[in-house]
Amino acid sequence: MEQILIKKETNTEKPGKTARKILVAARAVFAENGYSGTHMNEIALRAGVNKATLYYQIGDKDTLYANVIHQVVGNIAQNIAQAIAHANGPEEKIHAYINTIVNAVDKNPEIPPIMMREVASGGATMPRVVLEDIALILTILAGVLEEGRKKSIFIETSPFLIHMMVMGTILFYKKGSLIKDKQSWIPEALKVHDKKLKAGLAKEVVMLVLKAIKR
Amino acid sequence: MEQILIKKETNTEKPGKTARKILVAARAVFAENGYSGTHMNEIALRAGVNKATLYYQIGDKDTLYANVIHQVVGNIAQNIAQAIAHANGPEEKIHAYINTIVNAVDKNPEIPPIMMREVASGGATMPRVVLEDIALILTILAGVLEEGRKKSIFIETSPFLIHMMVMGTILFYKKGSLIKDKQSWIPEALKVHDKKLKAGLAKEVVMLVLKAIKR
DNA sequence: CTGTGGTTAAACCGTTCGGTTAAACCAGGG
DNA sequence: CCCTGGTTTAACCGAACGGTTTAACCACAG
Repeated sequence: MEQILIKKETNTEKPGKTARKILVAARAVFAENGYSGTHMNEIALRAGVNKATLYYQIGDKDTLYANVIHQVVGNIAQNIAQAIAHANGPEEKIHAYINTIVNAVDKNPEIPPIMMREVASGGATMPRVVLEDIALILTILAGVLEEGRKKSIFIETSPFLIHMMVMGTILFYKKGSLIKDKQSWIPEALKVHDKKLKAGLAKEVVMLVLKAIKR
Repeated sequence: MEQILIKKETNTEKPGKTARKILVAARAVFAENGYSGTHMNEIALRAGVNKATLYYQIGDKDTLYANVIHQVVGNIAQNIAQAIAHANGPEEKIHAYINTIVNAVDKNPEIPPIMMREVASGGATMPRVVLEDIALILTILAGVLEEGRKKSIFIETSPFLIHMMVMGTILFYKKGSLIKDKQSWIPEALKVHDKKLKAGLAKEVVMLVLKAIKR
């Protein structure tokens, strides 16, 4: 589980190129089956590429996984950071922060399973870069919460707990809904409430979180 | 991935007996490495039992896993149900509900990784019994929220979202803390806030959730 | 003493999986 | 026209893995 990048980084940039195709396929397969549940053969198959090519382009399984997870979770971290930076005022910043996460998760649904499994495994394979990104998010969020507290808008809270709360809520809701919707036997009463919410998960979470941390 | 139970259920009850030892070891290994990351050899090794005995006692990998997850998450479900039943008044019930989860997770830390991976995989290997347990929790929680709403204590919310919020927060916080504490390079400022919280995660979550859903 | 049920050791089987290799192929550029 | 770099095909390797089997062992009960 080293933190190696792709041999030819240039190839990753050009869409349609083989390395890119492999990365995309790998992301999907890893998201579905986890690290040890994923077989290189299937990745090659889904990428429409020969297994030999796969190894020629990227390397072994660990390298491939490291690249995937870095691309997946590094992206969202940067988005959050810049979204918070652009908003002003504590409440608005919280809004931007949550919104960005929900958007990112909406746009590529491979994020939730990968991140959940990564957290579940204690971050064993988490590249250092990603951890630094997350740390950045936390410091920014801490700043926002502190700013709100000074202005007597927010109560005193733990930034880490809040971040876990937001991430946990969104990821669990996203993935949990899929499970729930597959069950045909559950009482209809439980499903009713969630239909109108689906349009605005972000809005709902923002509301709940703000109510929770506001003075 | 069938939902078979142990051949000799009686053995599970008597502590020190082989089947029990296997279940305990299996729970730990599955929690560490996930389903496909777990090897039967290691379980046998950790249980201090021959592999042949393992198969003699329980059966194949799927059966073993089904038993483990059922025992893990079925237990917590029952605890929650009975804890809520014993409390009275919406706020107190929410308190009991969250408290029970935190206690269960504290008592056996194998729960978070297993449940997170289970959710991440879309509940592919989730036994029906477990799903029913969760559904029970949801209906009870829905009742509590509705009772609070009628009494104009709570706002109108989605029980499912709230449940995901509580579970997500607790599990992510528990597992996330482990990752965070392993990083020696992160700014000390981030760690400060969480020390005093550690004593009372349950209390903190209860407070936040209640503030979030109260009118 | 004899049966019986749980346990062990160790070999074994068939399969899968990660990874390699070698030879041929095919494009585009000099 | 040939060189080169990416690609394919297909065979192959060695290890690991899930699972089975067989024979022996041991303790305890009838």
